[in-house]
Amino acid sequence: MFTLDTSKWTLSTSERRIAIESMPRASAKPYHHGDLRAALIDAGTKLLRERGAAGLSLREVAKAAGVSHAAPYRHFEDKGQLLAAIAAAGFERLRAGMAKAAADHPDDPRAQLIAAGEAYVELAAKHPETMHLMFGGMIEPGKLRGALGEKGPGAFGDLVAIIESGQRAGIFARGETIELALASWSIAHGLGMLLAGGQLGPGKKRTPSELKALASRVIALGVGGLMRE
Amino acid sequence: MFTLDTSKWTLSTSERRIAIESMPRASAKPYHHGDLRAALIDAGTKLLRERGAAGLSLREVAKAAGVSHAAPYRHFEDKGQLLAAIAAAGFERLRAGMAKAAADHPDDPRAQLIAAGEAYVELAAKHPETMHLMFGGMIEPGKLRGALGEKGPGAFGDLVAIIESGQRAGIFARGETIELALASWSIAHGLGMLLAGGQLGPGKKRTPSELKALASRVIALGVGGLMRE
DNA sequence: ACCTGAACACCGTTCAAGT
DNA sequence: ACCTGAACACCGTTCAAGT
Repeated sequence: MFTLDTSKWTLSTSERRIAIESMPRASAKPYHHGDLRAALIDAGTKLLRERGAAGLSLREVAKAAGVSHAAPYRHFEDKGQLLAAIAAAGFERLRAGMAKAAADHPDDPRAQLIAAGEAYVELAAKHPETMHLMFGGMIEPGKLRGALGEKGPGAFGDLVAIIESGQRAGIFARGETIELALASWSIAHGLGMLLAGGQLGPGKKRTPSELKALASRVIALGVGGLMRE
Repeated sequence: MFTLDTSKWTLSTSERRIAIESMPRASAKPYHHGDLRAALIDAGTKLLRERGAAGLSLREVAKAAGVSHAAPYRHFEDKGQLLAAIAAAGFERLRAGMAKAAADHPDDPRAQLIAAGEAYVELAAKHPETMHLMFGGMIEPGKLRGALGEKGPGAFGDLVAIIESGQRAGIFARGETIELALASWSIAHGLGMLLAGGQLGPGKKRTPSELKALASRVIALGVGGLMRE
């Protein structure tokens, strides 16, 4: 989960006085010497959710963070790298959500797999704009991988570990672990992307519990093929 | 499959003479009184494949079609509707590709399902930019549905029909036909989108036969869950 | 060191004007 | 009827200049 570390925003006494005196009430906060990088990612994530990836301009992100349109270039090479950083935060939320869901079912790889898949689908349906930024081809793969660092393999690694433990326990089919993991990912990813794109009808009309039930049934159907016969 | 109907490009004798005399060799063809709408979709599809959806500007599409940047507004309300028309052509190619693959396996619903899924994944891997335009959240869902018309339900309808015939034959599991169809779609869509997005490594290094084998195995794993036990 | 403001080439969209 | 060219507000990016 991305969090803004406000403890890093330190102002000198004189800066503080100026900031208070010229305060235009909750706008144009001075990020000088603060963590502008984090503030830009935060503002960008908010704008992304409100207006979608198409309406996400570098200039508006900068304005929302209270700096000039050229300031972001001190922290990101170009717009693509800012988008990649926003997407990377999304990947981390996805990884964390799956791990948390799986942790509710110790010693039950099948339940872990389904719970992680449900979490994946629910997050995709809840934040379609982030999902599209992450997987919609809006960022060059190279930049995305650069911003991801270790987090990319992270989520898939968790999935592989679940499959592996299930194979050891004799619950899942024998065969290439990586391929079983890829099949599981494909089911959750496919359903999540279809929901995010509105291909299954407007998402507003589905209640959270209806969504969870749908995800659960579809994933269970797909995961059925991974079980040992 | 989208095809350009060249028979519709009719020029008067004088126009033809001017066109030939002032020919800058394969550029700036006069689409006056021709099928500019189809020419724009054609040029847009080509530019999309060459440069991706991010680099697809209305002005460049117009230039590639040999008209001014304002001419497209005679045929499309805005850029979004041109993109929707390009995406609609992609949906139709996908539907046709799946139908053709399924037709190779008469009276074998399981083989039809796997063949259709393979075709879906192969097309997604071959034209990732089109896939991202179709499913990447770049077009407002309303505009996309408007441009699709009858084609949207078309591909999914074919899938439902395959599942239905398999259920009647006692091959597939009983239960909600729509949900089995959605699970099948999710598997193919998920794998296709992951390949298109480069999440499974650079696509260039996979040969067509390796790709087909991967798609076949992953889809068979997922479809296994739909079989009657 | 960090940010600003002007400048540049591009973009989507509109509209009066041409044929 | 159909297309053009100028105009507008916006965009990403660069860079000399300010503190």
